[in-house]
Amino acid sequence: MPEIELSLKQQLFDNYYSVLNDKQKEAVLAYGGPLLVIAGAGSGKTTVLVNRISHLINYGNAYNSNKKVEVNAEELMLLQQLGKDKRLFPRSAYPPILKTFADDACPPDRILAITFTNKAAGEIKERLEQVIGPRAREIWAGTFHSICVRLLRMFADETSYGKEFIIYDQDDCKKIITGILKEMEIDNEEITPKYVMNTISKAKNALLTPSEFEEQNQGSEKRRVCAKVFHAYQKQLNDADAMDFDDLILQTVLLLRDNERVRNYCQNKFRFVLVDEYQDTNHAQYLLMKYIADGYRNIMVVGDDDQSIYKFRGAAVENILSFDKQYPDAKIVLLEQNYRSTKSIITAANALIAKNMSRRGKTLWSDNEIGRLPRVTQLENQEKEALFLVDEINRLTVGNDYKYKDIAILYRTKAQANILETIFTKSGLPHRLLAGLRFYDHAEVKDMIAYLRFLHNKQDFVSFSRIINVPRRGIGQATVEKIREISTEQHLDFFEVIARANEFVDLKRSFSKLSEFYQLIQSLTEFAEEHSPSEIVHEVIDRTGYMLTLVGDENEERRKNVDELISSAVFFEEKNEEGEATLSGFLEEIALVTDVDNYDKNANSVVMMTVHAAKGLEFPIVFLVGMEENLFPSPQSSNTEEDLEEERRLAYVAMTRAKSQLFITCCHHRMIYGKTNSNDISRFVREIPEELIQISLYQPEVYRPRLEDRYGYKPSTVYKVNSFETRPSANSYSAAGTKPQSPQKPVAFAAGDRVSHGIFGLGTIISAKSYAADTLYEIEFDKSGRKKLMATYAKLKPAK
DNA sequence: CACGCTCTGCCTGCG
DNA sequence: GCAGAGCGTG
Repeated sequence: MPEIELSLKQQLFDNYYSVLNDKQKEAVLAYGGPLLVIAGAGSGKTTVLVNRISHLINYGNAYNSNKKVEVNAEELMLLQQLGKDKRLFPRSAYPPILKTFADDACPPDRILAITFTNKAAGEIKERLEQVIGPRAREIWAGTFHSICVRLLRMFADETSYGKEFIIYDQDDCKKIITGILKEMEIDNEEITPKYVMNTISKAKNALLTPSEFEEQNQGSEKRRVCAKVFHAYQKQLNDADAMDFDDLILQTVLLLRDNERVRNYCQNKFRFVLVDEYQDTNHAQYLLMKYIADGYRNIMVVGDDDQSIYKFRGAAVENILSFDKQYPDAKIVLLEQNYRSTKSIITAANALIAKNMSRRGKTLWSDNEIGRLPRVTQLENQEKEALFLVDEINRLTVGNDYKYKDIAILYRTKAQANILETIFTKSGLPHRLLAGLRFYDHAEVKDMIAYLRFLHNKQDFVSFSRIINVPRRGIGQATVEKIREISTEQHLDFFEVIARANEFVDLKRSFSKLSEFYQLIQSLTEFAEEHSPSEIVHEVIDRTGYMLTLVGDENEERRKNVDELISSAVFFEEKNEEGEATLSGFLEEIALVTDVDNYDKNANSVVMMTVHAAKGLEFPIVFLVGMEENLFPSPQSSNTEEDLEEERRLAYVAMTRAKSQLFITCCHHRMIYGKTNSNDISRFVREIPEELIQISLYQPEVYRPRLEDRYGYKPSTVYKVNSFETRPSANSYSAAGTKPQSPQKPVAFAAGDRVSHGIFGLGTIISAKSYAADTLYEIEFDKSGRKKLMATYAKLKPAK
């Protein structure tokens, strides 16, 4: 039996991956060892991740391995033909062939893929499912936090936490800190809850326990106070069996560091580790990956130092900048071809980011059309800016060239959205606001969740204090404080204190109200034990009369949100098996869901969001608004050159979201905090060479009849827009890539027809099915047996 | 204990 | 300019 030569095998893989560029292919096929992929904006990063994971699962080390594969002479001939002409078979026909070469294929559940958002993880799983089928669901794909929760619950016995620990969000944590500060009677103006929270977060990021933090921070009074608060804070979390978001990472790292059994388990389990958006990881996350990946050292990190925009939140760009120092044997792949934007957009964005000093250095290029130059328009003030947007958007959509959903408006601060929204609503421009509040951050939703959490865990003081007087039951802050005091002094759970309220003199006055509350919670708890999350929400609403707090027109939105919560509970129950849809499962899911996760690409309206929220997204048209000094760069982030570089990266991220057209606006005058400032155009715009952008300044108007016809109004102010030609900039571009010639339209055949194939010879059509704009034939060949071929590539001829 | 008035402070924010 | 915190009064 003949053996397949390595070169033929590799040729077949190369054919299969010819949809990728060379660099992408390199990243997909690199097998063992550390791998650093610097992936520029729009360079097909997700494609690489998906292909790499599916490659590991399907073929393992097939590309490089010397494993012998024997075939018969006929098969060998066919494969040699296929090696020479990849179009002999459609791409979808390759996997069964390539699978015969598989060597050391990796089971899906031994791959760990970490992403920045749940949405990104979902996307990877979804695309993977299309390639490898339902097994895709077995891979460990998720955010840092969701993976940590999974590990912490799995190894709960090895930690001081229960299997069902709860997760406090920032709002919960802030309440705890505020409470502690009050209790400790700390009235130092500099020690705000925000400051303490930041300090604790940084300490956890550096893996410091409260005691360790205390030892290291004896220097200043301020820090000593923080240490005291940190102690009390951590105690309160422990008492409630709760973790904050930083704890999820920290506790997992500590578990891996200190527990050999768990560490060995993880290091042996995960043969391949992949981390997306590596430029945004912090120190604790870096350690987490290191502990897990140190077994096989098969760690791949993907990121772009030019898109690092979360330093203010503790992200360490150093992680990506020094990856090859951590792993001197790391393979480095640079993805510089941008498939998203026009040449004009990429050239302008490159010119801007080139001003940054601390970067690895790479130059994005695009083979797309040149497109229009990014256009900068300066308006008089915010109102005029908003009206300009309305006009331009109507102009873009009037001939149906673009739909509303193709258009995004990006800004530096959330506050800029208010005036835009007001004017868009008045002008009837369909729009939606992304971010701002997460759905689960709305007060009414949090109230319901607090009930659910408290039913689930009677130690949860934060949730308890939220619901004790919602709806109003005449139990105020003073009573809550007393309950707390008694519970601390008597070493009783606070719910126990409520149950025995009549025993405590201080609670005599509110005894009847407390008793009523106690009965309510008891019966709801019993109900919760036997019902699904959505039924529990219903019951809570019914029994508490919560909806009475939401009467009137002004509360319509809030009532809708409560309904929405019920829908999401129902959705959760549908998604999970009977018996799996538990209250604690639901609570966990909603703790880790964000707004961007819910962004619906298909709703036909203009989408508005901050530049930060836009990371990872793309839109045909982008309006980057408010590009002014004192706003972008933000004065709070312009103190050091380092801060300024982060702002520049932020502007770069904004620009590279645009696929075909980028509009930039700025205002002469802007009201900030009730004061009108006159601002210069942002330095970031000035840093782009003039010939790479088109500046159309604030000018009196040109009348546009089409708009008036359509909308029946003449815009109050319209600005002159130069008719603009695309002109090649000083840079010369390579000719656009040649498209593969479209194959000739094949002749159609029906079952029973006799046909002739270039390689397989004569055969009879068994069936013909239309398949993705093509026809899939099943053919019984006289010599080579039954085969499935796509019409476009089979080049069948009628047999004579 | 609840409500309403005044005062303050303000950027970006994954999970 | 506005939302949330904090205080004073009914």
